[in-house]
Amino acid sequence: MASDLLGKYLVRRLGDQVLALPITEVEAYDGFKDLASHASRGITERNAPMFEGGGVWYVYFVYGMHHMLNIVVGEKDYPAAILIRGVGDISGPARLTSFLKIDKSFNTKGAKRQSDLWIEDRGEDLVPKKILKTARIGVSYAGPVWSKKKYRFLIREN
DNA sequence: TAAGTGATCTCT
DNA sequence: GAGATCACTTAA
Repeated sequence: MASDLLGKYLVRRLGDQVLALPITEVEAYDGFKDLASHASRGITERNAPMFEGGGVWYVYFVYGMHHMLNIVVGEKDYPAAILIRGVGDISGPARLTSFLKIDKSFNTKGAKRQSDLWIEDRGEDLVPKKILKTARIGVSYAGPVWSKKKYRFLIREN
């Protein structure tokens, strides 16, 4: 479940520093039928990481300037990933990758400490979190059905 | 609201 | 190889 990521921490090691920021916003891209997903037309060189099974990063470059960070989920050969759109006070998937210096060097890498970018469940959220569900952002190309699926999840209002 | 920017995808 | 598109951001 994509919303399970909300409240977990995205941890980034940058040299001596380790930054841990709570995940506040995500979007799910699920399977071949999801017309908003890069994998809806099958495997390509770019989306191949989505087919590798859970636990690896899928990082790609769009609009000539922005990197997007996804964590691959699901079984091998079934394309599914969760786009991390917000952490801490940073909102927007490209701002997040810019701030944490995440680029394609993480693509296909395991989300483990050794890769200097991973996810931790710190179980600190004692307060029940309010999860909002909305349609995904920037996917109007996906047609009337899939562009409206409520696959975007976020904590806290505003 | 539109420009910026370049990788990638889908045809020829 | 060419043309279109794009899971966005910023400045106006």
